[in-house]
Amino acid sequence: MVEDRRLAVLRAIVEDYVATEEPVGSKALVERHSLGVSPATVRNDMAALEDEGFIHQPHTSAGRVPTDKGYRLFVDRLTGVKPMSVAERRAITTLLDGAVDLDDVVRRSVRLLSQLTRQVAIVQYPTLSRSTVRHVEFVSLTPTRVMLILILSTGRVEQRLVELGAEVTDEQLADLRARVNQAAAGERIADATQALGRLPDEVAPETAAITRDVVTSLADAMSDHRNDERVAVGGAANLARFGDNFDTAVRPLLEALEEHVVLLKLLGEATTGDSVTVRIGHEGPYSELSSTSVVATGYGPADQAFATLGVVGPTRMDYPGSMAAVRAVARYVSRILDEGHQ
Amino acid sequence: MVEDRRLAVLRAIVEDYVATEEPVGSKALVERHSLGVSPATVRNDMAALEDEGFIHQPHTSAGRVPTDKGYRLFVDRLTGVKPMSVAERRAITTLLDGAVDLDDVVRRSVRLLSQLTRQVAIVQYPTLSRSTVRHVEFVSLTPTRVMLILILSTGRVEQRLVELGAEVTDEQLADLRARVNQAAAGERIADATQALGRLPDEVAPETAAITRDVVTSLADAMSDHRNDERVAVGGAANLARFGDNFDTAVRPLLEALEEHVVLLKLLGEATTGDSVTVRIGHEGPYSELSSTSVVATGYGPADQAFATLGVVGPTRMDYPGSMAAVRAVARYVSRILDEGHQ
DNA sequence: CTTGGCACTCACGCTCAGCGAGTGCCAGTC
DNA sequence: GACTGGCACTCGCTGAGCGTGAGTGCCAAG
Repeated sequence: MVEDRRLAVLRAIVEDYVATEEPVGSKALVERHSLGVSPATVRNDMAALEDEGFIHQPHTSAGRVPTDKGYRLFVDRLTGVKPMSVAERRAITTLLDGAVDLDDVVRRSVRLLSQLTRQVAIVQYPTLSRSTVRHVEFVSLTPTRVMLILILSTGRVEQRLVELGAEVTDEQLADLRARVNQAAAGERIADATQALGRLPDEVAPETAAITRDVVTSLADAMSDHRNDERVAVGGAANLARFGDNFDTAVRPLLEALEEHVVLLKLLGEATTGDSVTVRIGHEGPYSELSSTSVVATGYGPADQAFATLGVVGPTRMDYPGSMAAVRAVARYVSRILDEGHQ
Repeated sequence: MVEDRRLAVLRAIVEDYVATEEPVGSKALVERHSLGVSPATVRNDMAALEDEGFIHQPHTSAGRVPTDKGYRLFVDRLTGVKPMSVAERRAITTLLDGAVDLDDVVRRSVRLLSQLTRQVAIVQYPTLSRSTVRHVEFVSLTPTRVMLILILSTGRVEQRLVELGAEVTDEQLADLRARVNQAAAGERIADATQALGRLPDEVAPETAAITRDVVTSLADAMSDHRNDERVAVGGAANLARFGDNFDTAVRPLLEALEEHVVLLKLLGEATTGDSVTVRIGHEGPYSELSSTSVVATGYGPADQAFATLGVVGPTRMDYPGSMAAVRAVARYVSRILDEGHQ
């Protein structure tokens, strides 16, 4: 009973603080929420909550502010994921349906997410490792130069220019194209690399060298994990609304946004499986970012999450709303990747 | 004589103000620069410069600050382009030489430019319009679905999935591939589009419909100017050093960085030909950005500039250094594009 | 034209008092 | 035992007042 009310008080404090950005006092609380008790009672509850470390007083004679621990409890037990409005759902579908390729999907997602949450959005490009090879194309530029085009199931295209040690005829190239595709098409990256590795031994001796060049280059393209480290960032302008503490909050975050590796760590650590995960303030790996929270989730076809997206904002953020937006966008993007490129 | 000294005073004011970020007074000036005259004389010069609108006093009893007009004079007549150090040149070459494709070139350039100038760097992706078609590839996915891959001279690859109204055989496809490439390869976008437009009338009647589908899709891909509107931005963390006036300077710029269209306008208006152009404060098209300057230049193979890059920073920035960095990076990127993809 | 001198201005930083939101505690009530 | 009204107390915020000093403009002399 009493315990329940205390939690209600905590929830009210979090909600009010997020809304007003100012320490919230007992009187304001009972006015804005119908708690059914007097300010004095709320004060008692607040004292208890403070003892337990859920809230904190910036100074005597000020209202209370949630601590990271308080936010944690709020996120874990006091709130569900806020349902998205119809308008928001429609915005998601219409915007994302218009995407023409993988890059476009990522760019649109980032934009969408930052607009929905009014926070900084981060979307990791889908990693290559779990995708499969759809097709390999050969374009002969000169007799000794071939451009390889590797098309993956995610819609990603890698290209490599190969300098061959010897001239190659169109027939040899056509043969090679057929063999390579037979070996690799439909296979996962790892399997395709293996299968391709056996090719040079299977072809006619005079084309073995050329085949080896091509296979090497393809293996390189497939193992190219540059994309793993690529992320798109959007909504940095929302940092402007951080208001105070430019130096302690905005600057470090701005710096982090430049370092994609840092972002990936931030997203990665926050993500387990495909459920929405929240990392609050000091819970994260970077002490400079102790006043920012991360709301992230994995996404990808079916239940094999193979990339991560999320938002970064002040600990004082709208968790239910952000979680809802992150989840909704992740789901929709997953579906698009699923449909477009199975 | 006197006129010369006045300009020397202006130059000294600009340099000191850029270095210290504080209004500079007459006494400090004669101490830091060997002007060979007394503070009183400098004061007279300052009064004259103020009358002419080159400098400005924030308030009585404060030092002087250059006006936009003052910076303009400084840039136009009082400074050359600072030569790059050997270390800087080496940094440019080694970093950019490691780039593997067009995207990578752009990303590296942005990073490089922001590090060299400690400002926000902006690099526009090379536009399609002046590039030529290198090759068109066809990949049959199902009997009625073909993926088109358009490879341009800039190294850019566009892909399009085409749903055909009817089934197509491999022979038809091979024939189409040959015809399309013969018509388009080596041609500029505009010419290629025209040549392709005539194709449906030249092929066998039964493949005319399919040809039309393909040609339409290719024309779409070629006229797709999405890339024209793409820019890469880097070094936003440098905004942190803007110091004061977060709301008046940083916030609007942060917002502008999100709007790539705005950035393009910013860069575009600042650029004529392939010489480095400087746009100072209010000279730009956006009044919100009246305390930021743009240093930009066109770049591209030979003398046909076909994209723009530059930096954006506070009007109080190191113009000679920025101009040097922008010019050096632009030249080097142009050379890379030239070599890699003629 | 330059210079030293001098009176003047005014932003900045400091202190200090008054205000008021908010608290903790206590005695009384249900 | 839990809740409530009352009350004294705390302390950050605000604004006024004041001294300081950097920097100026002007003037008379070199």
